[in-house]
Amino acid sequence: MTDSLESADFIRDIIDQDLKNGVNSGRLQTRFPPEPNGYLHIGHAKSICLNFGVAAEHAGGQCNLRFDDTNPEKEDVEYVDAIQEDVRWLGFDWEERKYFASDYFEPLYHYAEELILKGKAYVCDLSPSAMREYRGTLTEPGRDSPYRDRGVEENLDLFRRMRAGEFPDGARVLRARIDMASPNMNMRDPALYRIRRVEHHRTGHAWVIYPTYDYAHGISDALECVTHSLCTLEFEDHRPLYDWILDQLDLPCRPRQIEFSRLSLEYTVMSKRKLNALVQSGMVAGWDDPRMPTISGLRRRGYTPESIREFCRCIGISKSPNRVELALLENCLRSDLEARSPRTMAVLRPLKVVIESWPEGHEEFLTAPIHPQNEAMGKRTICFTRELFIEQEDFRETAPKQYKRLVTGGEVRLRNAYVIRCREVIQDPVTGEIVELRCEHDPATLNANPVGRKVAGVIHWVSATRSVVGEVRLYAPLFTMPEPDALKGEIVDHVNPDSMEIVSGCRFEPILAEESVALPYQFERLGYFHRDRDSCPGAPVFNRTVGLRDAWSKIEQKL
RNA sequence: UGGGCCGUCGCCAAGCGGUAAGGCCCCGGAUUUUGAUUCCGGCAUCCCCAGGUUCGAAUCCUGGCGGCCCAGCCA
Repeated sequence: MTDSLESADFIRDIIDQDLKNGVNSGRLQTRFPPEPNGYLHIGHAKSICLNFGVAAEHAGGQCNLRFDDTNPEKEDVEYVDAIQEDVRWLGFDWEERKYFASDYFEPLYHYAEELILKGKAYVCDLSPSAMREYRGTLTEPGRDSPYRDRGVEENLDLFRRMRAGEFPDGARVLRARIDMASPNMNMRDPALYRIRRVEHHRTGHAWVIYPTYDYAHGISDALECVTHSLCTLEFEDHRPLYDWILDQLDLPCRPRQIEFSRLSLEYTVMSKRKLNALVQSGMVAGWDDPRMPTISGLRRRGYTPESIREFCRCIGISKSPNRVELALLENCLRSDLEARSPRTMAVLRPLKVVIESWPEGHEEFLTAPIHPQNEAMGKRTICFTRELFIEQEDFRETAPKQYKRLVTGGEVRLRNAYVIRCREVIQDPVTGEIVELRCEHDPATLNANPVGRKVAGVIHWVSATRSVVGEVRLYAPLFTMPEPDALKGEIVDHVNPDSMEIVSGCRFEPILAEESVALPYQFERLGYFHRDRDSCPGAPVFNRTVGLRDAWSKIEQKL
């Protein structure tokens, strides 16, 4: 499928080059480093596919899973469990290499003392607001902290007492001693350690000081012998700091940070802060709400790991700002689902049809392919009876000539069954609503075309007596504007109120009521559907993962 | 107005001095008991703009323009 001969992206080019040049003895080690402060989303999938993917493409290449858990205030075990489930579900395996930045708290601490000993770090007593003032602005240099020239002994003593819990939260920080006049804000003596009396989900109360991302990340990479540390563009400015820290210390390996642009997708948001706000507000049913761009949401919606991986392959890796169209994601989804989904018929909004030419009580069992393009998937049996249901929108009393479905007096093919003709329309005498169609069937049209005339339309149906009732949930994007990130105010206020439509009283082929149903199904002419966990015995609930391409809606719009 | 990065078709994205890949979308048409699938065909004389170098530039140089990121003891 993928042509391995052509260059894939600039990161793979760099890696190939490094490997060829024997950098790090020709080893390839990557890592996927989520912070356990939320659920993974499809943007993370891009990073996961890159990190695990590139490792898998090279003999001996490995990718670690490392939780970047340096900020206990926001982190939780719920997230570490969910993240592991999602990575595994996507099809990747970290084997025994599951690590936590918190595993390195002790060595991290000792490297910090080393920095102090070398005069490269100092304890600063400035308050957060004072530190901000001293930092300067984008256009003006900062000023040295009055604590910048503390002696090594004093720094060491103070830092040890920070660890020992002698000072209140926020009273002091350990800072790198770099350059307060640097045009790069990250180099203006960034904080390395802060005092925070918060229970950590893994180390409990063992620590009252916690390292910052900038300090911990590079060292964690080096300790794991990571060769290529791939991250998103916003860390580009941090790379000089990443390199600075590694340069000061004697570490087992020298990782290289390379940045790529993060994924943006139309009609959704990707920041964990905003996703969290949606969850907390109750606007969505949770992190795994089928409308969410989270891995768990996509999974519940019915996306397959294969389709997400294919999507990540399609979007590529670059440094350009991007906002990918939903159509691309849906294309990857449909092409996977098309190939693997068994076919079935379901009627979402039933309209009763009585076949007057069919004997009362008579049942005929017809066979239909499970997949018209793949005979190997076998056949299924469907039951034809006198009373049927068709889709309300598949009948019109009058219609433009392009309309190929059932009209008054007209004929249509019932999929996998007979051609029928509509003889009479029964309406509710009060409301005028169409409640029933009286039709007749042509017995000669089973598995055969009618003679002397053409029947263009084919519609789906279900037996009124041999079908089960259930619910279907239809989804639309969470936001109606392609770039919700650009919106002002609370993201929660912009949620599309019509992003979920619940349709009850739907009719399914009986197989769909079975609890063993785990596959994605194609409901013919309607789309791909996935059984939701809200299903009850005998009362199935299906999520529409994605609809089929719909040429008719385009034709209709032009009429 | 400091620093970093980016700018190739509506959306992604190859291209690395030799005369614009591919995918998605879109538009035609064929096949079709899913208006689905599949299949054919079309879709950038032009690469943010302007100069320059060169036999030759999207690719090199110069100067503009536009966009994104950075002033957390978040990651």
